[in-house]
Amino acid sequence: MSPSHQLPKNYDIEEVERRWQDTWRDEENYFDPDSTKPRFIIDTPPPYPTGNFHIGNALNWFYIDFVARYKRMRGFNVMFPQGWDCHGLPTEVKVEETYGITKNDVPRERFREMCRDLTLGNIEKMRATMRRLGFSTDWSHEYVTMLPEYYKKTQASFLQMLKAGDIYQSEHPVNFCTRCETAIAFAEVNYAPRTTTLNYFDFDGVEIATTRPELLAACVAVAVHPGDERYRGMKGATLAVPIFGHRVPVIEDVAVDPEFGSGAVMICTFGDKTDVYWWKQHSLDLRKAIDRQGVMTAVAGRYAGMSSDACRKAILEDMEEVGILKRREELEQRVGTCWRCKTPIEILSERQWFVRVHQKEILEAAKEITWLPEHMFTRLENWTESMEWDWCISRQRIFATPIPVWFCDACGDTILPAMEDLPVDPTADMPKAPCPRCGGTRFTGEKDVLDTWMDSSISVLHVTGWDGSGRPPLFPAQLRPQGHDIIRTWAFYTILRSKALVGSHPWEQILINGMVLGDDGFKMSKSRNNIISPEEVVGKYGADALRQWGAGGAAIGSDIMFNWNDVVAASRFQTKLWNIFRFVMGHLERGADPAAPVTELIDRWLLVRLSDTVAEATAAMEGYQFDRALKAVREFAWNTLADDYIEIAKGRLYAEEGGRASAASALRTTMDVLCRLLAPIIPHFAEECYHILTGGSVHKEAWPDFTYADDEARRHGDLLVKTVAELRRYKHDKGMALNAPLGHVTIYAPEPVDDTGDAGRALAADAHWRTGTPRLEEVADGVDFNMAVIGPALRKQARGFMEAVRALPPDLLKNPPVAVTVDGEEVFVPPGSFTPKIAYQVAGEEVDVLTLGDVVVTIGHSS
RNA sequence: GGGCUUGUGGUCUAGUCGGUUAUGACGUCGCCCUUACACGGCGAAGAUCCCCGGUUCGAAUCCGGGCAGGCCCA
Repeated sequence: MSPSHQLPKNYDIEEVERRWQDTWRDEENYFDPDSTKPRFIIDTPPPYPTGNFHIGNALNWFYIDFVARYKRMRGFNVMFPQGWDCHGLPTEVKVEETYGITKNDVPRERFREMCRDLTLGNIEKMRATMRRLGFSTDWSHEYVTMLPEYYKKTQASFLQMLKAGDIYQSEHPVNFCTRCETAIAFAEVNYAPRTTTLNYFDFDGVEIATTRPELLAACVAVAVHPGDERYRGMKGATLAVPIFGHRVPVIEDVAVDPEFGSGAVMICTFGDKTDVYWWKQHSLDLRKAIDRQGVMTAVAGRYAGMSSDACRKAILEDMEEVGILKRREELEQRVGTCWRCKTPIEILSERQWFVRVHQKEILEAAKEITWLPEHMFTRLENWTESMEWDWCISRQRIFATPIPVWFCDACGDTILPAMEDLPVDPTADMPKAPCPRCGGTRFTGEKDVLDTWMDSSISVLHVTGWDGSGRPPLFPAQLRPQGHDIIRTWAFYTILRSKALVGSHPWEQILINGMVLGDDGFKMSKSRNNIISPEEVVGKYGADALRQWGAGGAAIGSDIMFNWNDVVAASRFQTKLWNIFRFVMGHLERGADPAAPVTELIDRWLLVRLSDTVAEATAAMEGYQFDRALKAVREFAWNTLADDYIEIAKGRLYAEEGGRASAASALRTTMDVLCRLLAPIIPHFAEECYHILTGGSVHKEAWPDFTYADDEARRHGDLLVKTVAELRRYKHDKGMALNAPLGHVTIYAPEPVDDTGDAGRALAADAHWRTGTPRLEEVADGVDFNMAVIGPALRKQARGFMEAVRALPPDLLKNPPVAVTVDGEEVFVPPGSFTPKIAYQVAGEEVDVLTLGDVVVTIGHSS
């Protein structure tokens, strides 16, 4: 224990946080597989290694770290792993930019290597930020989805689901970039505003408006709204497609907007997403007019071989020539583009791999999970119920987990690798045996790779110890913490995969965090220039202050605005705590017996309030309500301990006579408990204080189970605190300094109170407690009603009752009658329904009188 | 357009079950450098609880309808 005169006057955030981060050992946070403690496994989100751990991640990880630290203190064997979800297009694009190449300029494996190198560098940068934020990560359970140990499990999971019939191949429309020559996910489509031309032309007698005349060859139907009078009776008719001549049906569908263009729309395979919807709904033909390079196919007849742009021009000219083009209008529309190269995306029908979505099973599993907050389940429920198509898991990319299958060149059969041969790259490796069906020995490896969600949706299987088959030994995990933006992706896919691979739900609880908005209230974005990095905040105010913002900024689940004010207030709270701590340490060193009994009134009162705070903080932490926990502790430390208790007990602590030991003992207990309560949220600060106090580490201690019941101390202490506060206010109102002498003060309380002289010392007064009432004139001064009694008891008569009571003469107010008359009716007075307000007047003596409830204070001016 | 969600002093925010005078922080104003802290203390001002209607003795809270914001999706 270092003497307080050595405690620096200022709390040096940077120095203290760095020092503890250097002192703490990673091993202290490792999950212990041999432990007999109950386990608490967290399925940490594996972030995409952009190299930048942003403040939204920070919020998510703060929640995780609060839980991990709290659960360890509650005696759990906690696993807080860290994964990295590496695969995906952003890294491919970054590599191409960095080296000035395109993915096809180098061999596949060389390109993957470049992506892996970039990713490893990014992971290193993000690890540094995470350590600076003070996370108690279990680095022995780190995983990297691009490395063989992990993606062989992705491949194993693919094979298991393929064998179970949950994965199949099928031709299906997908978003396609004809420049990059790959399918892309909806998430990778950017929507950009664009001015285009809406062309009206005669379609076998029906006027059609289209922005994509080049798709005329791909026309498979004409659709109108069923309620559209202009086209009544046309359903079922067939029309001849201009220029091309093939006949297409007229169909009706409510999704057609009668207000747009002529109210009749031509359906092509595929101009946009609604075409896909109609095509599927009405089982229409498929006519592929554009190929993977964006070139017109044979279906386009004499336009075959043209680019789609050239084809559009040529068709419009031909329409003009035959006189069917009626007019052209400018149209503002949002067009889907490839986020990488800005090329407008096409919707092409391609052979793809799909995962079957069993809606009922997924919802059953999702219902087994406790959702926090509860309403977040509704999002998953709505999403699941609205799934129309199965999950397309194949991508035409390079940096991803290869789909582990070959096709026999002779018979076309699908060849699967053995589990023990995983991982495989079917573009480089070959099957070890001839084709089981035809004995063929020539094979073509699948070039498609897997959607990144196929990797990350087995994170929970990985951390619970899955080896590629069966039920993982530690499954299910206890907690999934994640943002509400990825409920429809990561949460959904994980539940789907757990159900398919293990047969049950992946986690016991799911804790959802909100999004972080900029300090202007908008989503953080480069264009708004409102991005705040964790490093920037930590550099100015430290990790603990930012952690407090994360804990207290909003209730879990709600979006939270980044707010410098909150961070500044948080760091001031630490300064305040530091000063409290210095004060306490100073007195503890003056020969106080830490085990001395706590005997004096306000000391016992402090422990009562500390006990309340422990109960409140514990309940809050159990429900992951970090804002409530922090608020309770903060109110206790600042208001109860500093402003109320220390101000009253101070005089006794400085005095040499008896009563010091009781206060010092209460303070020591309080600081010990306070450090533990603060440990999950501000681990550096709590550790610093606890170490000075005890020499040990607070993070190895148990969460406090401190309870202290003393009803008399609660009642009398409340009286004392209230009285001192009221007299300080009195001094303030008189323009006196708070430490100015006050003269004779007599406090008349309902019960005898022994404050061991604290009130007198705190007020610089000659203060005495008495029972009974002073000999003063009492004057009735209104009534206080208790609506919680009156309302339920009297219902409609409540208002009349209150009027009747107000009208009572003063002496009856003090000794209330059994009943009063309301609207000519006798109404019994419910016990406790009101208390008279009494004003005291002074007769003859120069005395000021204060009343606080049933306490009366007289202040004599002559001293 | 759909689903979910939010709307509380100048700003941000608490407010499980309806109950007297609506929580806290920042900011503002006044007084005070009182041997832990001026990054502090004591006090003050400041709210049609988004709007309209309903249920109720009583609504920030429950119900219906608007308006506005956020996230996700079409």
